Amino acid sequence: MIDLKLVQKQPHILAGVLADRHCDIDVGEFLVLDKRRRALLAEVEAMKNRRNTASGQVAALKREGEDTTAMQAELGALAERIRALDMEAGQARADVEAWLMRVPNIPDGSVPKGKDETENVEVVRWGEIRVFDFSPAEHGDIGVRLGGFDFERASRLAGSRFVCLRGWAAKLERALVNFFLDQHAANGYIEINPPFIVNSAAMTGTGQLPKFEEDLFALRGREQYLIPTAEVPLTNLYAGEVLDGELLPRAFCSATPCFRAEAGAAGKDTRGIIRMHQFTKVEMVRFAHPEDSFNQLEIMRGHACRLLELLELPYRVVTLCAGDMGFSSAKTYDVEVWLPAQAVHREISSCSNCTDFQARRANIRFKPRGGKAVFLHTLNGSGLPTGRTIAAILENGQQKDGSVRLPKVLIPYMDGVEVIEPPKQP
RNA sequence: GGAGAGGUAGCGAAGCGGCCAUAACGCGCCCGACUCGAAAUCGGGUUGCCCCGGAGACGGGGCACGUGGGUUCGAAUCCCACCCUCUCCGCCA
Repeated sequence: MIDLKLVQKQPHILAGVLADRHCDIDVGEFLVLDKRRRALLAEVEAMKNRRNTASGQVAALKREGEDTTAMQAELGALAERIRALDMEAGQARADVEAWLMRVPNIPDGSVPKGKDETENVEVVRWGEIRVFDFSPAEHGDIGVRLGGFDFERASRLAGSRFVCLRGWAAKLERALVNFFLDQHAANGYIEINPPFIVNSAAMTGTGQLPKFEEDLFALRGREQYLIPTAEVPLTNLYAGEVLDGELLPRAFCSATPCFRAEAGAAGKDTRGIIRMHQFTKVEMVRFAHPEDSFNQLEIMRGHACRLLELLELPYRVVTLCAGDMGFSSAKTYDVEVWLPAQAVHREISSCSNCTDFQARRANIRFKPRGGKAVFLHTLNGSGLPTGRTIAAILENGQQKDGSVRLPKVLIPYMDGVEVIEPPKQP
């Protein structure tokens, strides 16, 4: 949620921002709603003031044994009017709130303008792109051929966009999770194993609700949802709390399954394991001092990139333009790994500084030394999803004989296995 | 799932229709005194949000006792629903 005062005092700035984001929210509508809210509030508060003082008088008179029935009758009528007006004022307040909850975060000044992914700006390119002396296969085909991906049985169990990882692939996923978590622990992240189901308050805190409910898997008959990313439980860990300012920045990581309805993704990325309803991801979340958060974003992006370097996977980093950024983010770097079969860079990590946007929604504050509690800044980044990492490993490590050479750094995690060989028997 | 107890300031906790919400009392924290310094002791201070006014230190008002309703002139206090925590029972990896 953006700052109410900013909208009130500088509506033109917000209007410009919303235009940059290609978002069709009308700021004028807010000004009308807010004006009405304030007028009703002033009116009902004046009435409540009268009621409060008069009720005190009733008490005083009763103590002296005086008759107060006439006064009570009069106040009863006032109470009726307060009830009605209070309802109206409450609705006006809810209208303003609802409007605010659908406004995205304000892009940082360093974010390039632009409408979609074609206008993102490349900032880093790393690694040598391998030249193949054969035509590189797609990861989905490699995974199936090597007996690691079973799409058919998964879809029989659950539907489309699910996969069963089998044998070496299941183990590779575990290896990656452990490798990632070990790296994060070395970088000072505290590992959390959170609930994979959260309530609507948590989803609202990070910005999935109220606007993006159709992207979530909801539990029938309950105000609960499957998490689309560990960002949700991690960022909401300290919801409603005031943290000690001396302890910032704080860093947390978590390996969880992620569940996404992928509504509106029909026909997109249908091959392989790039876009699944369920996938495993290690997530990084940082809580930072407002003046330090953009520096923290660089640090976190560095952590994501380092993982790819250790895995010997070529990548590039782009700064997302305003029109391509997520709802809660003020600045996002996408890290894109090289997939040789299609000769494209595909998003593998998204690192965002959400500034105080989520902190305000989830009410996460910190107390500076000797100061008042203020909203802190939240950041999140993938570090990394296992599925897309496996895809990159398979495509980049494939050999002419159909086998796949694993990155050296994973060999200890794979009990010494260096190469995935085609199965002798299916 | 059943029974009971409970949710009040940073923490513990009192209050159980108006005289108790800038919320008793205790702890913590901040300032000061004493001290070479510290501990101990003593004195003072210490909730948040919203609206109106003010350039501002501030002033006026409202709201908040888990959440949402209800009863009442008036609700932390009475009633209803829901959420959460603890204890016991049941079930269970």
